[in-house]
Amino acid sequence: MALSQELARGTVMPIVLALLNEQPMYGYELVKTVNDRTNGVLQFKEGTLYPLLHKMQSQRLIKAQWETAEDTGKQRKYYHITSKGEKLLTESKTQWQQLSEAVNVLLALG
Amino acid sequence: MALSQELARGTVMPIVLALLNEQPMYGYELVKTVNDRTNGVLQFKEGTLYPLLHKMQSQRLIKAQWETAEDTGKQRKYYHITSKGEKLLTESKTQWQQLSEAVNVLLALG
DNA sequence: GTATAATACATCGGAACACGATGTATCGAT
DNA sequence: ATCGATACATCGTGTTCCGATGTATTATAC
Repeated sequence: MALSQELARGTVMPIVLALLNEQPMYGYELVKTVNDRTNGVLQFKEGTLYPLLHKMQSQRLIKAQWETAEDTGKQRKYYHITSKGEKLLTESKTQWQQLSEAVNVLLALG
Repeated sequence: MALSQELARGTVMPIVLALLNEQPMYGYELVKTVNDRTNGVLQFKEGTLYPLLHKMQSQRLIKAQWETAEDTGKQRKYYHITSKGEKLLTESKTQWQQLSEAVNVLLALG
């Protein structure tokens, strides 16, 4: 996860929900997007993401759909968020804000 | 940890370091202090904290000292931070800020 | 043209962390 | 005399994440 510590634990699912809330994406795309947007601070691993996507699918937070890329002809599994996933995303955002505030106070960061 | 999710994983050690950097404290006091200062958003559990304190002591991040409370006469194990702990605290704060920034971007929270 | 890197999916075992349950002991309040 | 709070502790379990490993295709480099 690039951060040497295990600080980022628990953030993966909320981040996946947030990205899929913007637009449907496939797994490999999620990995690259997170890496790009955070300048490598967060780096999803495939060994983390693929099992998580399957789990989220079984929990009906997301749905999957195979598509063939127009350019490359490769098979891609696109995921899109469900209404149940949207609800969890909203809750997760609130929880993250609460956690963030609490940790900032305790670490004396304002 | 009060937050229903496992979002707060990895924050316990940095928080302990930050509090002990203010002043020496004993375990039970750390539990109550975190609960108070975050209005219950974060709640350290004794089953989490005591083993962690032992581990941090073995890593020479903190040192322990038994003292007898003047008021109650109870035995309390006071922990204070070491210079090695201070260094880790500095790094942990930076890591937290990086993580916080990255997650805020991805969750579209500014 | 053939090797290598990138794309794109997947599984599995292990490690780290946090927690609930449980235990001991003391002290103050009811 | 009982109960809750204080104050320490251990241990097994569950969750999450990761590295290693595997398959297959496509684009790039030599």
